[in-house]
Amino acid sequence: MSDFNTDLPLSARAMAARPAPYLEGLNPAQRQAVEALDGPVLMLAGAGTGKTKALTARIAHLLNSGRAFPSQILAVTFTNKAAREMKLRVGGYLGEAVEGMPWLGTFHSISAKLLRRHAELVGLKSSFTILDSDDQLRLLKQLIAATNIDEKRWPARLLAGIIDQWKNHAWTPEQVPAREASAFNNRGTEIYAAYQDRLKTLNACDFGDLLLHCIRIFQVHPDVLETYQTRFRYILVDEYQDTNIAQYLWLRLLAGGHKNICCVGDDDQSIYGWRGAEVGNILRFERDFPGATVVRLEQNYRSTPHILAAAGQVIAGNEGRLGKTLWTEAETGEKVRLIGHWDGEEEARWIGEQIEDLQRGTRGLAPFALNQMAILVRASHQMRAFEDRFLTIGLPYRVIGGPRFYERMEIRDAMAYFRLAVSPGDDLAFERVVNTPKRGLGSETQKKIQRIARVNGVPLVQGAAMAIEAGEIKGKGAAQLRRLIENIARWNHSVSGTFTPSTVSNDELIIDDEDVGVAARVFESGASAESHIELAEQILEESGYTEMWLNDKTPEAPGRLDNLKELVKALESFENIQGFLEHIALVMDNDSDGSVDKVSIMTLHGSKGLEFPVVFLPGWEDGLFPSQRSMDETGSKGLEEERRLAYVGITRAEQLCTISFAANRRVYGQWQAQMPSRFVDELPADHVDILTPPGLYGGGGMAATMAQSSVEDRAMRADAYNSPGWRRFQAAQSRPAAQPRQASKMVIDGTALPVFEEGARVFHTKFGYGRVASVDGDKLFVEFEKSGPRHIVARFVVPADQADDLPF
DNA sequence: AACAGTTCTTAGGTA
DNA sequence: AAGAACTGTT
Repeated sequence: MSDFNTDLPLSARAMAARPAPYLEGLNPAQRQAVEALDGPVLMLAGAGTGKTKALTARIAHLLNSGRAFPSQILAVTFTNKAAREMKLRVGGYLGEAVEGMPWLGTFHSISAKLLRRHAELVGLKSSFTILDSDDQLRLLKQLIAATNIDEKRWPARLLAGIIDQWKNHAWTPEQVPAREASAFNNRGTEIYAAYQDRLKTLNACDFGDLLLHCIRIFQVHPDVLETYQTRFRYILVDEYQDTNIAQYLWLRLLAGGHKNICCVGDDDQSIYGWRGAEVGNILRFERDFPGATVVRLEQNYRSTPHILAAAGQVIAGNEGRLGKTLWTEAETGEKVRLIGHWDGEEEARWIGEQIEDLQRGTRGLAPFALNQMAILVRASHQMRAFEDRFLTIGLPYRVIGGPRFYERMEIRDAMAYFRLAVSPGDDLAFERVVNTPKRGLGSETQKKIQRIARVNGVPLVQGAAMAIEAGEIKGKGAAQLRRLIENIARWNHSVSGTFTPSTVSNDELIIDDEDVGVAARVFESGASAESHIELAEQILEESGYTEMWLNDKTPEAPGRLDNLKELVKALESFENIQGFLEHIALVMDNDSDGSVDKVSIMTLHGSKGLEFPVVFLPGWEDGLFPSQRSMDETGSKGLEEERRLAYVGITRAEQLCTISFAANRRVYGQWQAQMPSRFVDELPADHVDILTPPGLYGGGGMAATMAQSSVEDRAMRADAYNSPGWRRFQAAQSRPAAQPRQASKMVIDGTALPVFEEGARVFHTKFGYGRVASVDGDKLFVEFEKSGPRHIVARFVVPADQADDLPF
């Protein structure tokens, strides 16, 4: 643990050169948060209150005051983007002298780093691979198949989700509580245990394991824990409201000694409950860490008063908050704008026009660049309408947080080849690409290979070789398979040759002595003229993978080839392939070029931490936002989380925030009448402008009604939209006009649904006639005459006597 | 084993 | 509506 020697000159120099530039321009609260260095600190930082500024200033202060060297600060974020930004800003405070903070990163990347050092303590080798969700799913499918469970009724996806949640709670298979025993057809824990065994055999772990293994190591080996408790003299955690139980335990163990832990967060922005985040962590902080200093950052530097008021009113509907009141010195500015549209397409059209207007600088506001505008949607499928429209009118846009670069099929395939080159025994990689490109090795052949490998207790490649020798695989397939096996062996040899230990330029991969030691053990250096980049190209070439896409005539093929080129290019910043594999598994996200002027389209979740002068929030309709699923799953808890999402959305806006909803939207390919979101009702009338879109055709919709009611009386309008009755009225208004437009397809009516009572005879398009056995809200339990008893959502059935009226 | 055509499922967010 | 999963045919 040689952290001390290298860093010393830095802080000395920084201290002498600049007294404390990072303290300048901090408000009193921020300053308090920065200067309370010792002991537990909770920084409750509302949206736009200069949280990152305070956090980075705190790091600078720790370094500058001589309390810690860069390597003695553990700073944890959730996203790589946040980690990168913090690095950049800390560097900015202290000048280039900062070599970087080796322990600033995401929970996952830091855990991976720790785990590589101590892998053997949990029965792994330090060269373990990190599974992506594809691998994980494939593995689970195999395990499910081995248990005689019907995979249709119990899909691997579901199990993956369950295991994920268990890991979020830091439960090993033995620790899963008894009340969970019924999970996955009573076999959940059993398969979970089998899965963990399998991972160990494969020398692999999934994302959750990165943390769990670390926790386990800390718990079982107090000496190791103590090493790190001593090393990390100060701990900082960003977005604390998003931590799950495993992360909480991880932190508590590491902070256990000195308790110099500073957690930053905002309970009002906790939006990841669905993936295991525990708001309770932040609500409980003062009990977990007695004597904690609690600092509230409430002065907002981002948004206008109207925007803050709207956000504040909405979030006030939640209970159990720690409570903050944002205030600002900013000028009044524009009110939040609210507008309803006929349908989703029109909403997209209108927003497109607005963006063009704002770009030109109408409305008395200064012109905005496209980069300054964003559309934040609840669900990613909403993005489509905007993409379609913007393509039509030629408006440049960028989708943020779509499928990540490394999640694309071609990248995963290429990565699987690289993984095979690095470790030929990587069975999951082998399975992925044995028959990609097509080598005439179908499922039957693959089963043979698996059987032989299992019987002999060897990896699949070796099993494949044995299968050929034993004459179990013949003909074309055998020849192709033989070539693949030879290729893998040769690539593997080359990989060893291209490894050259030296300083890595990329700061994600700072290699200290220990790391080099590990790497050197894994890769004996040998002479080879090839660079790892040439090797990568060679692998893609010789495997036939590039050729496969060259011969592919689908429109996506060129794009995929481009991606492969990009992948190879990305290798340039690494010294070797295996370092690259680590990076891509954990760190790489596709930050598309921010230099080009484009409108951003992203999900509300993806927008957290960002800000834009102009923000559009479309699709505020009940069922979509708040999402029905969220409310179904966790009831009022879910609704509160949705409300926080609304709060996050509104507070992204600096100057202009526009909320909209549509009366009709296509859901699962079917038109549905929509009701404005209940959050629309929660907006404060005094801070909202209701817009009437010019040229809204038809005139029967709710927008037209708003126009008519625009009759001089603002209060009346406000009152109108602010009452629950208003939205019913509007929904009702829009309906008659909806039918003719979609003459062939019936618009399923939101409010005029027949109310079903027990015993009623009903008809369903697919299941035929049946009798309602019980009613639970809009869910019916129907005993169908032909297809037996089923749970059905009421809107899918009609009274039996109306069966003829169905248009399908 | 590969392909084409068909049916079924899916449409919350993510490291 | 779109993609995945499945079926039957060559």
